[in-house]
Amino acid sequence: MSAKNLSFRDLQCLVAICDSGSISKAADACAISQPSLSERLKRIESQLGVELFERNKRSLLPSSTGEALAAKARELLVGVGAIDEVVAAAHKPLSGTLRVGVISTLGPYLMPYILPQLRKQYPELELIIHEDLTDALITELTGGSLDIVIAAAPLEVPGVREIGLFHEPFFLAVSKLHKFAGPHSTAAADLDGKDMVLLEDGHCLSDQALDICPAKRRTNKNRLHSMSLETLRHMVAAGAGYTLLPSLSVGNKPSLSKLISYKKLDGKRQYGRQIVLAHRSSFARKTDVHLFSQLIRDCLPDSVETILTSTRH
Amino acid sequence: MSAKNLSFRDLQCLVAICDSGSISKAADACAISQPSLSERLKRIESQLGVELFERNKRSLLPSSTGEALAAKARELLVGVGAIDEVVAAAHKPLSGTLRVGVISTLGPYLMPYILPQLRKQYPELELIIHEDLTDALITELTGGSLDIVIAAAPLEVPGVREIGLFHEPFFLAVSKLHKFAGPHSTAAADLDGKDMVLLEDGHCLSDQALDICPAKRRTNKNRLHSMSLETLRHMVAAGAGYTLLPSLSVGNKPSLSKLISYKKLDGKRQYGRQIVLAHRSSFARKTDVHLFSQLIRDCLPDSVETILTSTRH
DNA sequence: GTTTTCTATAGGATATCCCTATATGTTATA
DNA sequence: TATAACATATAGGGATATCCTATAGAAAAC
Repeated sequence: MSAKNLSFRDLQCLVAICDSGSISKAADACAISQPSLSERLKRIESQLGVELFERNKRSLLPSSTGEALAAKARELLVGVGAIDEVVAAAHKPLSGTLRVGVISTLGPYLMPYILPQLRKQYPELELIIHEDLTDALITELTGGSLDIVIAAAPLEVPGVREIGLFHEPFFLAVSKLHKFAGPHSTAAADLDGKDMVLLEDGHCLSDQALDICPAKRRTNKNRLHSMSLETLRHMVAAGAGYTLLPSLSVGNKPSLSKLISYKKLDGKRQYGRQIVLAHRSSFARKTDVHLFSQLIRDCLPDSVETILTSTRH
Repeated sequence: MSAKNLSFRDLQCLVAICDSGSISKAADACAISQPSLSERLKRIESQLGVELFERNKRSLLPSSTGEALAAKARELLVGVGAIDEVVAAAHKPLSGTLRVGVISTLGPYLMPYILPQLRKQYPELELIIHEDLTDALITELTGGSLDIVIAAAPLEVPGVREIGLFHEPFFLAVSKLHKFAGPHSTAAADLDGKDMVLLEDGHCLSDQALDICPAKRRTNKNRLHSMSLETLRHMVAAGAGYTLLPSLSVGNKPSLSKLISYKKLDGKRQYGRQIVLAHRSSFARKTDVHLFSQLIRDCLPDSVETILTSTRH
């Protein structure tokens, strides 16, 4: 029979017997009764088919096999300690690895607010950040290669829970030479969509921008499309048109501020997007999820409005 | 609760589940039924207090803790293989370590005959050879720091079994200038003990030599004593007297053969000593003991008479 | 809609674990 | 030599673990 049927306790007992040279003392050390240990040793020996100790009437003498086995056992028990460490780490908040996906129109602007505090407060957390489009992120989330996704609501994916983080207003970004750049206010209804530059398909931001001027939804063919928000910003600065930019991306971009004017859209509605944190409903680390959510809210600038406890799905 | 209560089987199952991503398939791989594995996993998780897998209705997804734990488990299972190797080695004849004690008047002359064959036939045997006086060897044998002792009979120690190996004749070693060196035969009765040189106290050879001339047993004070057989031989060569040397030590010593004459003692008795192999009666490796005994007998030169199966005690 | 596939649960037989009490043999001490 | 002290082994019994078959329930495949 193989050693596969041994338990760590067996090894522990074996080492204890070897160390103390006595079943009684080892039984004390292992916190079981002497008869129990005596029988356990007998069982181990019969399982392995090897005599581990010579019974010389009163004294126990480890055989050469017993000695060799105890040495291996000592090594293995160190490894068991490592398992305990893994388990212990699992009980510590925000430790180990957390794989987070963020949409690319948010990640580069959000993360700088979060990371310093995260590293300071939870140095044992290894954060893996992945930027992609919403759909890809959701696929990875449900597939298990991401633990958390930060994206714009609504996602409404079965088996995925969303926790509201904050509302990020949109700003109209327009070249200072454009007619919208003037001191007079601009309403959503004024956006005719003709001069509007957008991100390429797949970015939720484009859909959201088009939602704001719904009448023009189907006239957005042949428009200019950009791959990144920064390219978009440069296109606006170059006079290619106007666009809607999320608040966090407007933050501190002094380099282009002479060329671009940012203004809020007029109207009763607060134009913008709702950012949520999503995770599999079955994801075990609820505490980590909530600690992470709260840390994000705490680190945000005043330009966005944090959402306290809202949870969907 | 700690990982100490896990068994290797638990780890094996954990790894199997992680590898296959399915309880059913892992159950097949582990050769148990699916419900058994399902419950085992549940038990492990509750023991560790950690969710190792996310149960997403139909699919199993290892949590980050589960993944980390499986990685550790894989390492540990390699170590378990090492235990199996130790056990397997214990089943192989004459492998592992064998600690052999030999009396110093025999070891240097016997071992050269044995070691080549031993190394050839059992290359996996690590032989530890220890030379000392009989009493010290017996103490180490019963104390457990030696497995086997080769010495002159009788030992008759409780709990120690003796196996006859061979009879080693004594030769009278005498300077060619001495009166005994002549062509006429010398009888035991002729040994007056006055010119006899012996090893220091503790060597059984001295007692045996004195036994041969019993009348002189108590007149051996003030005699010359030597610490090693080779010193003894040189003393004889230098004309300090005569002595009795065991056959194996006479073997091939051409350097002194011009100065020393070796001759058998006359008489009906075969003067000499009985060499036995001794081990604790409780010593588990009976097979090894007999293989070792037989190998010694097989390697001996014709100058000694091997004993086939004699066993004492 | 039915079948297949996968996990979880229920019930039950057997084995394991660990206890107390006790037997047996050894060593130390009077 | 008797007695006490100590160590291991055995017996008996209760709690628990292990593993099975049968079956339920839910999702996926056809």
